[in-house]
Amino acid sequence: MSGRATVYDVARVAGVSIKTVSRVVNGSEHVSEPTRQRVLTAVADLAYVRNSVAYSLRTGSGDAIGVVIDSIADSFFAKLVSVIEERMLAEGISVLIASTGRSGSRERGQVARLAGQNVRALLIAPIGNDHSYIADVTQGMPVVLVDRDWEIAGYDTVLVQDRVGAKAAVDHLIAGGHRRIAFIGDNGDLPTIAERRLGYLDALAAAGIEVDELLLRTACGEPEPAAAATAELLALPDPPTAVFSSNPRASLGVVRALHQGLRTDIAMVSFGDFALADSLEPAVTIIDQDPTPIAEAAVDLLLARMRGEQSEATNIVLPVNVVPRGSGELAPWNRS
Amino acid sequence: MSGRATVYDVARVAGVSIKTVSRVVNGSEHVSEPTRQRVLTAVADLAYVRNSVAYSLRTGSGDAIGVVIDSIADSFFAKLVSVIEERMLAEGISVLIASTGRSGSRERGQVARLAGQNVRALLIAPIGNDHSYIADVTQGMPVVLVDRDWEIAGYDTVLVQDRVGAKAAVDHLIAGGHRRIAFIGDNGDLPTIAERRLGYLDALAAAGIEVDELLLRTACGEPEPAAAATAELLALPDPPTAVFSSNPRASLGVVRALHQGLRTDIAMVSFGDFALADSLEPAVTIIDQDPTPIAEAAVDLLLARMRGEQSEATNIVLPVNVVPRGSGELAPWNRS
DNA sequence: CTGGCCATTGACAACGCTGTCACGGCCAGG
DNA sequence: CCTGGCCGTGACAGCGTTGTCAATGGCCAG
Repeated sequence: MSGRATVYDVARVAGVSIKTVSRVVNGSEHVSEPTRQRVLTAVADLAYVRNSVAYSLRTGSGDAIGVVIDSIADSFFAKLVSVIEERMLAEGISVLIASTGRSGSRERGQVARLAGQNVRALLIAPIGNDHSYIADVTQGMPVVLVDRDWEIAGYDTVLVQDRVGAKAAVDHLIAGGHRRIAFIGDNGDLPTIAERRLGYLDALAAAGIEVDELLLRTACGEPEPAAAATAELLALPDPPTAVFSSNPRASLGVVRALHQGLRTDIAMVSFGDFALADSLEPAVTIIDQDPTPIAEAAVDLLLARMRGEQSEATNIVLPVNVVPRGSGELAPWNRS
Repeated sequence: MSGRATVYDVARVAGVSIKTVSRVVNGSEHVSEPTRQRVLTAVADLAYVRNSVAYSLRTGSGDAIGVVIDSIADSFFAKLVSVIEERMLAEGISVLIASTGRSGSRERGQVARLAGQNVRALLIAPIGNDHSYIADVTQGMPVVLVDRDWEIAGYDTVLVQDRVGAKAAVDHLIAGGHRRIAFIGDNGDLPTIAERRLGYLDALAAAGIEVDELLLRTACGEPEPAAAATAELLALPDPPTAVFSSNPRASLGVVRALHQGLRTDIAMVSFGDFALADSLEPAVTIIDQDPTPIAEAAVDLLLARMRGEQSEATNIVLPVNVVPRGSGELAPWNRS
């Protein structure tokens, strides 16, 4: 036989109508036991698997959800997607990933594409600033926004205390005696990073420390530029005694640069954990932004909406904590 | 208007038949310029996006491919998927991920599910030993096997020199004077790891070193068990002077255990790179198993098959190299 | 014995799209 | 003038599934 078996094949083998096959496959009550058995046998013999494309077309709601993120190569999002996929598998739902590469226009295209795939729901870590298009294209399908947001009304969201957490990180460094604290992060287009930068500024302001623009490095959200920026900071006439890295990927670069420059005496706090952060010398103090609870909360919201719950938009804000491990507790080296 | 626009909506607005809309949308030649313009205007006005579920049902070939891997949380696979998704996006194809969690039965279920999604092709990093089911369920759809295989005939494959690479790693340690070299890895069910273990044994045999079962640690493919196994190795009366870790995730655990046990004097080589491996003290010597060329090669094969090429099954084996960084070049500490 | 009810089952349409085929109009060649 | 072919276009079927509705038959109360 060529091609996969259809309900017609099963029906023919079992000697029933296609509708009865459909009923058995979908677990309907109104099927007699002998009939059910015949159908099940036929299903097993033919290795019948429901064509979920036809199912999706017919029912209008697919058995996949879409997840829109920066890049799956980012370990934060990788872990996020992993948890989501695990939970969705239990519901028999597949996960379609679409990466934006941090381009707002590409985000829009990806969301439209996913909508065209009849996904049942969308989980988006938004990039751009204008998200009005989402409503146009998703047409009432459940949407949960993750890790970014704060300015988009009417959607369920899950985010972390970016500003508060960043302030806590910098407060921690200030409490350790630091006054020249560098900021490493992406440019302000990314809401999350913008918030963390505000937290950084909050902390400096609260301590009466003047902002030194030289210590504020943007456009370095990836390891390489972050490493380069860190190297430049080290070469300053009056270098920082501490670095606050606003995302884990940047932290990879910062750590590399500090180690390669043999300047592990410089204090550092990273917003977001990363592999081996606790095995370095010194171990890296982090702001704990664990993707797992974020993903869990997002999936809970998504499943609730997919079950048809019609409550108000829910906004979940997860707390974050400073996890001291060593690098954030280094004292400032001798002042010049 | 409720729901997304369909060809009927566009046809009505443009004053043409649905077929003509279809022709315009699909870039058929035989449409007059004025008609095309009217249709395009209507498409833009209604924000029409082709329902790819209906398209997929009708044409029988979807616009998504499926990728079956252990876990997207594994950075090797995350990077792999990232490259694949990037390439596929250029072709207008979505990526459906399905993780097996290293369970053979789950692998089978996932492959069947993806087949039911009408995916156009499948890229699988196989787990189990019996893959005869693949042919049943994929029914002639292009399939490329990645990173595992060697025993499955008739499929395109991309793999790395597992055995040769592992032997090179252990040779490297032996050349450095080591004779008590531990092996850390998953159990032998995983073809890749089994091959690497053979490479380890090859190297020992070639050097005339007797295998010490105490130094052969299996069932530790994840960081935690690998760390536990390493700790146990360190506690042996006659501990190893070097460790060969057969996969990057295990290496994370090994590194953690070595650092926490303050035994960074123990030499180590990791099969597969990981983040910060070059920033540790000492930096970790690796066997370079870069996911990018693997993904590129796999995508090339997949696209060729999707274009209908009918050549013989192609088996690509990518070479691997030892990248010395320090940890693999440590001399054995004083013999007891 | 009969009417009515319920459980079981099936015929048919429809989801949105594209492939097939047919139709009308135009032009070139006879 | 007629004919044949090509171009632009549309009517219709059908991909595999489920929802709607009706038909069948068995069983029980009257």
